[in-house]
Amino acid sequence: MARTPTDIRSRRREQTRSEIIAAAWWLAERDGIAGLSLRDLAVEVGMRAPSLYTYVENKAAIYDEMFAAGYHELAEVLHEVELDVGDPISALEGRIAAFIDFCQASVPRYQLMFTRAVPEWRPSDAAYAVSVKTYERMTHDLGRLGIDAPEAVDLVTAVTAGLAAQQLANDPDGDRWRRLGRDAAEMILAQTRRM
Amino acid sequence: MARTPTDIRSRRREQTRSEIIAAAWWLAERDGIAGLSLRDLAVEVGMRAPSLYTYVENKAAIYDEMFAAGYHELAEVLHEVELDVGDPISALEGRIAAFIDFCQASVPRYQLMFTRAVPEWRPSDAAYAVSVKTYERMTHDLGRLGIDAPEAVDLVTAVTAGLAAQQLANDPDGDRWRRLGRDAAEMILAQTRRM
DNA sequence: GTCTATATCCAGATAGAC
DNA sequence: GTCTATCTGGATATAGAC
Repeated sequence: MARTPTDIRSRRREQTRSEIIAAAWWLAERDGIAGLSLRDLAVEVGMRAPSLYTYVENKAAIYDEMFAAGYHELAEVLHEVELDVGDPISALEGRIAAFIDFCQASVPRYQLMFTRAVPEWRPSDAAYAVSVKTYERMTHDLGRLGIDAPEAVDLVTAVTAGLAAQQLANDPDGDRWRRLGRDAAEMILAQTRRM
Repeated sequence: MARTPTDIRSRRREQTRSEIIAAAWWLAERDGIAGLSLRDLAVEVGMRAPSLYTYVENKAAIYDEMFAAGYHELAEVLHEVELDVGDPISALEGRIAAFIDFCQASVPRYQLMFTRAVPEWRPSDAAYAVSVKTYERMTHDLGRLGIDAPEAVDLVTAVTAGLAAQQLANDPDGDRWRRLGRDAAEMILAQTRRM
C-alpha cells in the first residue's frame, strides 16, 4: 500500500467530496430538499459554485449520492433492530418504529427517498439499485417473521409508509402515529394468517 | 334578479377564472404540479402572463383554489359511496377503493392535496378549512361504521394513505395495492374491536 | 382588459484566465 | 483547482401605454 502522491491527492478529493455532501444535507435541512442551491452549497464549503464541478458531475449526482446514502443508512438502521422470530409481533413493531424514527430524523432525507419532492430529478440506475437492495433485505427479514406472500409484504410496506407519512405530515415532532405501531404489527400478522 | 351590466361582467369574469383553473389542471397534468408556470398558463387561455393578474391575485391563489376544489371533489366522491352500516367491511373497503381511485385519477391533484410537492406553497387558512371540513365528514362516516376511537381513525387514515401512496409510486396505472383494500378493511375492523 | 417592456431574482452550467 | 465573468434560461410580478 504505497502512498504515492496520486493516492494522497485522491484521498483529499474524496474528503472534500464528503464535505460537500455533508453540507448538502445541512442545507437541505435548512432550505428543503428541493431548495438546494449549488451557489449556497459552494459557499457553505468555502468555494464558489463552479469549483464544485471538480468534485461532482452536476446537481443530479449530488442527489444521487444522498439518495443512495439514505438507503444505506436505512438498511443499517433496520439491521440493528432485533429480529426475534419467536415474537413476530414485537419484531414487526420494532421495525415499524425504527422506520418511523428514521423518517422523523430527517425530513429532507425522507422526501428525497420516498416522495417525488424534487421535481426534475429521478434517481440514476445505480442509485436506484441501492434502494432495491435494501428492499430485498427487508422482504427477506419479513419472510423470517412468517410474512411470505407478496400481498402480505405489500400490506406491510403500505401500512408502514402510511404511518410514517401521517406522522411527518401531521405531527412531525410527536408520536401520534408511531404509537400505533404495535396495533399495526398485530393486525398485519393476524391478517397475514387469514390471507 | 335583475341582469345589470355589472352582473354580466362579473359572470364573464367568473367564467374566465374557471377557464384559467381548468387550464391549470391540464398543465399540471402535463408538467407536474410544481412545474406550473404562469406564462404557459396564460398562453393556454389565449393571454399573456400579466393579464392573468386581472383574474387571480397571484400564483398561490391558483394553488389554493385547486387545493380547495380537490377537497370538494373528494368529499363528493366519498359521499357517493354506499355506506351500509350492516356490512362495515364492505363499506370500509368501498371507501378505501374510492380514495385510491380518486388519487389515481389525477396525480398532480394527489400531490397538491397530500404531499408537499410544491416547495414554496402552503394552503391558505381558507383553503385549509375546506380540507378540515372534508376530514370531519370522513370521521363522521367512520363513526357510523363503529370506528370511534381516535386511534382507530388514525389507523384508517394511515392505512388508506399508505395504500394510495404505494399504488401511485410503484404501480400508478395498476391495482397492486388497491386490490388489498378488502384485506385492509377486514384487518382494521378486526383490530378496532381489539383496541 | 390586455398588452409590451421591464424589474428583480434565481437557477445550473461552462469558458477561460490565473 | 479555483476563480471571475458569462451564457442560457427560467420564474413571478409590476408599470404604464393603448
